[in-house]
Amino acid sequence: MTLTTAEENYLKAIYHLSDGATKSVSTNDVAAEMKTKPASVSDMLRKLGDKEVIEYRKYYGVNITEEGKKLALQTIRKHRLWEVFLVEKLQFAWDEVHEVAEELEHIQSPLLIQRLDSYLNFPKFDPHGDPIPDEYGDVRARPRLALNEMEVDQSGQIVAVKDSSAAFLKYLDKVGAYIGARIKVLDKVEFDGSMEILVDQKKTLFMSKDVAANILAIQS
Amino acid sequence: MTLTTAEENYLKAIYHLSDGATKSVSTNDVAAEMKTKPASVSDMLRKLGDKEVIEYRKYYGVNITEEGKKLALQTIRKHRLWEVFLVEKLQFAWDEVHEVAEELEHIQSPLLIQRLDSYLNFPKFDPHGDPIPDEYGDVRARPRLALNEMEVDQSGQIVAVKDSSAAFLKYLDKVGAYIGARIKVLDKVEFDGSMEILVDQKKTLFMSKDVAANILAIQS
DNA sequence: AAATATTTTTAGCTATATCTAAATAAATAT
DNA sequence: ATATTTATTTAGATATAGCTAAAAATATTT
Ligand SMILES: [Mn+2]
Ligand SMILES: [Mn+2]
Ligand SMILES: [Mn+2]
Ligand SMILES: [Mn+2]
Repeated sequence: MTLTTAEENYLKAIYHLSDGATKSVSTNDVAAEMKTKPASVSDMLRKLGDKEVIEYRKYYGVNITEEGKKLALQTIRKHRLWEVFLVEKLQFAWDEVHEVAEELEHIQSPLLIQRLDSYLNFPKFDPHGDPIPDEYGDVRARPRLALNEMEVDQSGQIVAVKDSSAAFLKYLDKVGAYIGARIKVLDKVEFDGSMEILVDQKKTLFMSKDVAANILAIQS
Repeated sequence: MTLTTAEENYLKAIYHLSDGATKSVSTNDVAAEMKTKPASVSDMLRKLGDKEVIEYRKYYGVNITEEGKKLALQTIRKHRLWEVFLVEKLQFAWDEVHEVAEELEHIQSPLLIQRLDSYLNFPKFDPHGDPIPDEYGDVRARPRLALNEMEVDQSGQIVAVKDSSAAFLKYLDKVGAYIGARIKVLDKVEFDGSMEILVDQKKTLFMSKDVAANILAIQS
């Protein structure tokens, strides 16, 4: 089965919205995610259904098939490998990689991806902490916890961000939060859920609940 | 002016056929080069004419404009930089890079190309010996001579290939001809133009006129 | 100069991917 | 149970990029 660039983008969006192929996804949700109109989505869902990468029941949303999941994970693998390349080799900042990776992920060449993976030393995570599926689509996911779900006095390490927008990433750069940082929850304000976080045993950070909810950590 | 992928491919083909924007190019020639039908070419020439990257006079072929030449050279620059990347960093063979570079050249990101150029140490030639235009479109071209135009006893160095097809490149690999090899013409058969070439002062190579015409050298 | 051959363009069709507006199905509220 | 609201699909456009077949322009031959 071979997909067009547009089809790959839709399938990836559906995969993300379906929480890794677990839940069904509505036409409107896909339209919002893809920044297109529901009418365009209906059309595309019919096509993806015909290609059997999704199961499409009119008016009742879609579910990804096994085949679809595999293809979506291949595209995600390519996207994340390219992001690693851009950051590690071409000195891109982590907030500059997304759009370019969005194009690079559609280059059709198994050899290219195999060699790129090897050249990057088989990275397991992208610059935003998201896991890179292997060539069979297997993802070794770590249990991750949003900072706002951690309790006072708990310690851990930042491993990923939920929001990868440039605005959010630049903000994290500015305040000195980064992937790999050791953290400890010093305080949690009940009123608004804002938090006080100790970073690397030396720097104290105040953040809104909204920010905390977009930083993912493993507990230690 | 921004071009679609198809438009970039056509413009690049027209640039090559026009010998670097010097001669005018016919519809049929473009069709042959692009492996499409003349009817499709007529359509595309109208579009490229509207965008003023070519000057199109119906029935009389096209000439590239200054703007078109600049855009074509940008695409060629990207194509060749990616080829260098694939060979130098990802261990592609020189006969494996063309198709992938044909896709990669259309990725839209000035930062990406600037960084790639720097990462590769500002290479001046691609794996086939073709010059890489700088970001302003300037090409520092070396005077090159096809082997079949060299005389007996003349020496030189292989600097490029005219034909970059996998078949030809694999043949050169097999017989041990490569870019950078020092050569000397030992014999030239008048009857069929075939030649005897000494490579690196140790290996003797027999080649048809056809092969010789596709190997480019500088004299020394 | 006329006939013929070649080249190029136009007309009309297909496929992808988008849109707006209208129709219809499903969900919710009265 | 009906009416209303919301979600989704369909119908009909537009734009890109290709095709075949027919028409028209140009080039070549007689
Ligand atoms: Mn994409
Ligand atoms: Mn990422
Ligand atoms: Mn190309
Ligand atoms: Mn090349």
